[in-house]
Amino acid sequence: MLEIIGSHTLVPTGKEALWKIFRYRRGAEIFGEAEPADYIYQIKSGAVRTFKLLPDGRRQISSFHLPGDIFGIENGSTHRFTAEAILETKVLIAGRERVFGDDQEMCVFSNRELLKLIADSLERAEIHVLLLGRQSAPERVAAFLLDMDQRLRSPEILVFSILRRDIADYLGLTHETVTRCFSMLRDQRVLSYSGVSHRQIVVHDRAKLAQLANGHGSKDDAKLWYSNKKSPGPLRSIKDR
Amino acid sequence: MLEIIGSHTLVPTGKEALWKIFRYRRGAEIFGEAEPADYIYQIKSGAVRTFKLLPDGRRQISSFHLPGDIFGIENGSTHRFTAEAILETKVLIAGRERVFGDDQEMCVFSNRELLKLIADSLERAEIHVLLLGRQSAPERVAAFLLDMDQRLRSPEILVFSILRRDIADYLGLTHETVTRCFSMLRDQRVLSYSGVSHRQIVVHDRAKLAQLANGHGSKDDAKLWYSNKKSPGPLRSIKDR
DNA sequence: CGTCACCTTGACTGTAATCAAACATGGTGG
DNA sequence: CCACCATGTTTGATTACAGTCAAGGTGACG
Repeated sequence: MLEIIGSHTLVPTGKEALWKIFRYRRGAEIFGEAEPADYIYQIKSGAVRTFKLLPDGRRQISSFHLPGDIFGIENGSTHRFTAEAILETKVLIAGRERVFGDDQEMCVFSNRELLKLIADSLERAEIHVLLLGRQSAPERVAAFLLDMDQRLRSPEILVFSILRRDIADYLGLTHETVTRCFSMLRDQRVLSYSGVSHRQIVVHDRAKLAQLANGHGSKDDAKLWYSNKKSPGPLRSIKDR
Repeated sequence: MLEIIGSHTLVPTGKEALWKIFRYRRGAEIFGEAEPADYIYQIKSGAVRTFKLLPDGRRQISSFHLPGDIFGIENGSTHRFTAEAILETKVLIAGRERVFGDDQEMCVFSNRELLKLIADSLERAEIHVLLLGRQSAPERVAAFLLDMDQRLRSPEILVFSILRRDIADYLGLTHETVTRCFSMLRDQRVLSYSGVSHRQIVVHDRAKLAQLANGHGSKDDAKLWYSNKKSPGPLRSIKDR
C-alpha cells in the first residue's frame, strides 16, 4: 500500500493521554455530514478527505488532511462535512469536551491555538474560493501539485495516494481533465512519473509550476492543450502508434 | 442613491464607546490586501465587498457585507483581502487591540464571540467552495438571490446596489452570464423587476429559487437557456419589439 | 493469469466566455 | 428642463474550455 508520509508535530506535548488511537480502512467513513460532532481528530498516518455532496451526487472535496493535520473541529454541534480515509489511516481521537470544555487544563488546545486552527482553515478556504472561481484547469492542477509538494516538504518523489477522481472533486474538474493537465505538465517536462506507476511523481520545475499556478504562465501554455491534437498530417489509428 | 437596508444588531451593548464612525464614498477602498490589519470594521449603513485579485486582474469577491456585519478581523497581522465600499457606506471602526488585547474588559468581543465570528466566516467560505466547484451558473445565481433575500429579511422589493459585475465576480461567472440567468428567472416568473430599474427585484417564488439553487430543479430548467433563442419563426429586428 | 479499479487518450458536445452592439439609467452641465 | 455622457445592462453571435461519452491500456491483487 502506498503511503503519504509527512513529518509534522503530533499532539501537543504533555497532552498525549487525552487522545485515543483509531484505525480506518481505505474508503472508510470517519464521520458523516450532519452527524453530531462529538470528537476531534488528528492524523497519525495516512490521509483523509472531507467533502460535501449535492443531492444529485456531485461532490466537492474541501480538504485533504495529511499526517499531523487536525480535522473535525466544529463550533456548532454537528459536522458540516463527511470525512473518509483515502487509504489505511491511523487517527488520534479526543472528545469534544477536550476542545470546548471550560477547564483549560483538561483541554488539548488553548483558546489561542483553537482560534489559530480555525483561522488557518478559513485562510485555506478563501484561497480555494479564488482557485475555483477564477482559475483555469491547468492553473488549478499546478496549484494543487505545488501545495501538495510543499505540504510534503518537497520530497524527491511525490508519492500520491490521492486518486485522479479525488483531485478532480477538490479542484472542481473531472478526472479526465485532471489527467490531461498532468499529461500536459509531463509533456512540458515540469514533472515525470517515477517508475511505471502514475502515482509517483517527480517534480522537476517548481518555479514553472508556481508560474502556471499564479496565472503568470505564458499564453501559449494553455494552448498546448489543443495544439497537440491539431497537428497537421493524416490521422493515425490507435494501432499505428 | 439606492441603499441596502438591514435591521441587524449593531455593536455589543455597553461597548459603544470603543468604536469610531467613518464614512466611505462609493468605490472607495477601506483597506487593501496585504496591508497591516490595524482595525476591525462593522457596517452601520451601506455595503462592502471584499476580494482578492490575480496578477492579471481577475477578481474573486469573497463576501458582501451588509449592515451589522463585521469584517476585517485577521488572526495574522495583515489583511488577506481588499475591502471597498459598494455605495456610500458608514462603518464603525475599532482598533485591533479591541479584539486581540489581553484585557477582556477592553475588548469588544469575548473569546467565544470571536471564535463564533471566524467559524461563521469559515462556514460561509465552505458553502462558497461547493457553489463554485460544483454548481452551474443558474444554480449559482439562484443561490445568490436566495442568500441576499434571506439576509435582507425577504423584503417586498429587493433593493440591490450590487452591480452585475460584482455578482459575477462573487459567483465566478461573467456579468453577461449573470444577466442571462436573471433574464431566465424573469421569463420563468420567479422574479420581476420593480419599476424601470433593474436594480429593484421582486422575488415571486422563493420555493422555486431554493429548488434551483440546490440542484433539485427539473432538467428542463437549464435548457430554457438556449431554447428561447432557437424558437422557430422569422427573426425579428430589435425595432420590431 | 484474470479481474477490477484506475488512468489515459480520443472524439464530440455543451455551457459559459468572449466579442460586439444596442439600449437604459443616472448624473452633469448648459 | 433637456441634451449629453459615462456607466451599467441586455441580448445576440460566435468561440473555446472543459465536460461527456467511449474505448483501450495498465497496475495491483487475488
